Amino acid sequence: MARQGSQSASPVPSLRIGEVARRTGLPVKTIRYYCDEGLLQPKDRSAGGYRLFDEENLAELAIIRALRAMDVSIPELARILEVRRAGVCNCAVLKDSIAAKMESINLRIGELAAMKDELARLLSSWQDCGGSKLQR
Amino acid sequence: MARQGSQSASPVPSLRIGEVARRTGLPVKTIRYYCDEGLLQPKDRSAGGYRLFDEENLAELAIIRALRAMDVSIPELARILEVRRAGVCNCAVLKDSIAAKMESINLRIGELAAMKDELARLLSSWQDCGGSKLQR
DNA sequence: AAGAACCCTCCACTGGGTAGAAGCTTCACC
DNA sequence: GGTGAAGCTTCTACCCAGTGGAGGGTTCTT
Repeated sequence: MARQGSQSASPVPSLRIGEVARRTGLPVKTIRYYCDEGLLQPKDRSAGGYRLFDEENLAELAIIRALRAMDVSIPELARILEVRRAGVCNCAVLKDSIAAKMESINLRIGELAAMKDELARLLSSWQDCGGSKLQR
Repeated sequence: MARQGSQSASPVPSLRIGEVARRTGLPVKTIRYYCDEGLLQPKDRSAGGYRLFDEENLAELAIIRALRAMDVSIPELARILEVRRAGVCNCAVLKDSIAAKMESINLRIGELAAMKDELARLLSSWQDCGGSKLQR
């Protein structure tokens, strides 16, 4: 078993990707993908090239995870995280994108409900098809 | 302009892909894609290799269009159309897949509603952020 | 020093199309 | 019968948000 970090002074000096995966519940591949896409910037690399993450990265991943679950796109997330990284209050940005997201969720729910109605109509109109031969 | 079909005896002897696109409202590329995926089998080819469609193809496209709008997947559609092509009553198959679709729509609506609630909670909890400086 | 666990990059694949290139076919009109 | 243009063909590559695997290097424990 490869354990790491013999120091116990600072709480989270540097986490490797596997540990981050364990803590966030995201697959290692996905975290690496987020790095590639510029969403996440590991604070450092080990001498051997391993990505090293810190608590700030964990916080960012929490945001990413939450907003992805709400179908916020990767480019949108990149925008949000960039603003956040700049140290500016990102309430406005977040609020805008969340409001837009709620709007699109409402639309989508409406569409799905309409579909459901249509499917129900279909089903009830076929009530009487016994199942013997063609009606193509 | 390239017009076609000087015969006017049979109502729909053979339509080329562009005309089918016009009648169904689907992009030419999409119809070709459906052919490639085996959903649609043009009744013939011209001497020059053009796909030639008939009314049965139009009916199939109508089904494809309607079910795709309800997020029925391409492989599922292939299954449905195959059964239909076999001349057997496909009520059972359709009913099953429609019932399953309704179930998944219900699930999805539930998920979306939960998301919306969560977003609303987020928004209301940020009510008081004026927008000046960081709170990262 | 060995071995296990971990990590790296690179490439290919998913689904449901969409975009473009290079070249062939069909048609109306002259 | 020639010409122009629209229409069609196949092929390749791209989109999103990852996921899987190959092949090889690093870190840690024993």
